[in-house]
Amino acid sequence: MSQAQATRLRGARSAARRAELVAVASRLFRERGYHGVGMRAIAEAADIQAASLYHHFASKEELLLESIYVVDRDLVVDQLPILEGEGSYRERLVRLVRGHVGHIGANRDAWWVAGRELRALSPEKLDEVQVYRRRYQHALGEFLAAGTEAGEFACDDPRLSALAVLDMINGPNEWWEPGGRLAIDELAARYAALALRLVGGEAGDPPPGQARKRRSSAR
Amino acid sequence: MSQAQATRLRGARSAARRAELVAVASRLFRERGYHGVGMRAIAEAADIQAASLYHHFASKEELLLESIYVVDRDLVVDQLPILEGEGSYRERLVRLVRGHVGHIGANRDAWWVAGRELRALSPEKLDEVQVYRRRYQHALGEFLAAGTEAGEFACDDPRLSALAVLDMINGPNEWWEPGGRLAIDELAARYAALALRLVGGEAGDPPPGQARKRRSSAR
DNA sequence: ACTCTTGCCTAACGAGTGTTAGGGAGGCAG
DNA sequence: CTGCCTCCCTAACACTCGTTAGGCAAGAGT
Repeated sequence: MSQAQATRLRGARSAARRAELVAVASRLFRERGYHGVGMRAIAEAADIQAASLYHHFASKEELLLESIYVVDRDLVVDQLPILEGEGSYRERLVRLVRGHVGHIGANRDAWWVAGRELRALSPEKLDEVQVYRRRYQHALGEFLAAGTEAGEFACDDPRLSALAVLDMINGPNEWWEPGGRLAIDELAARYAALALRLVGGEAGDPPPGQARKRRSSAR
Repeated sequence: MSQAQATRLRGARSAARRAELVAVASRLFRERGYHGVGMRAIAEAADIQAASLYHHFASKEELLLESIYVVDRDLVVDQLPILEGEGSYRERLVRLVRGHVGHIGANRDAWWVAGRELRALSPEKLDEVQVYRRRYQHALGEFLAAGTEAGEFACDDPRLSALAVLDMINGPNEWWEPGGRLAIDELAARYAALALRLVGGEAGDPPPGQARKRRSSAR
């Protein structure tokens, strides 16, 4: 029985060490790309020998998959309940967007990797990941349709609006970094307001509560 | 004098062949990633020997750079004049978004590559590309600020709104493909309308002209 | 004291990497 | 016919790649 096989069967015995190694790999994948990083480079960054990685993971691909799960599996699990939870449609959308953007800020390496290294996965694993992604997108589409039905939103085409909202709130993954103009919480809040506007949830002029402030404060 | 040096000095003698090879490389980079494709694979796809590629390009990186220029240089050159052109702010924004999304549809391989292989460029080339990108973003920010000043838009923070609009209209690069639910022109038109809404250019209820149609036509 | 497991090691495998040296066939200019 | 240029070739160099075989030391269970 090979080490790799033993590893696969053993289950999550030393989950902590695994997570540690995945974090190192994520960082390197982010910096240089999946194919741009070798097992030897990952090993060196973890102060270990390349062969020793195979004690924890069956292959390089497994390292990638674990990185991606942080985004595409865990995000859906955390976020979907929001849409089915309490509060008005508007409140729930705001919570979703804030959670989403916050998740990007809290898992930058994994998000970057999940955003551009999917094609390095084998077809089966790719499928598995995309199922999560589609579920998220579909749920948001249904939510926007229901919110429109309820009169809180005004989406001509909720399915397309869901794509537009997701495109927008995934955007910070491409450019946000800590120490920039906006802290991630601030950004999340502003993007939530913009998302609301995008789906017509702002009711023309100042909605229920507060009004517009701060006109072109910085440029 | 080596072949590579000669190539560099020769200029655009056989530009057609170069463009042909760049297109082949773009397609492969898109499918398998820059580091996932070897010179031999590009050569095979072009029915040529690997070494022969060095007659046209000094290095693999030059092939990548040429792919990226199609997006990050040519797009800015085509699109910026729109913002400084004729028409109301709203009309110009619509034209910009339509042109942007249309460009994605017309240059899918190059966009995909430009979106995720920037880090494979050397620092100097990376800088050059990012200058174009920042110029585009900055110009849009200024445009939204001016449009707000003029009362056509309602952006609390034009610089952030520019980012949000760009995040949204770059999105189709991640998911649109020919033969899907929407043709690229249709998508471009709808995203233009959504962008207008995002910057508060829709004036609460139906703006100047047309009204809303098609409520949840499909889901 | 015994074995078993865990976590790591060294050494090596075959295959694939970007790149270069050098040459040959065909066309065009003088 | 001669000489040059364009475009492509074969062969090779020096690495690097993911992965595996096999072993060794420390600790836990009995």
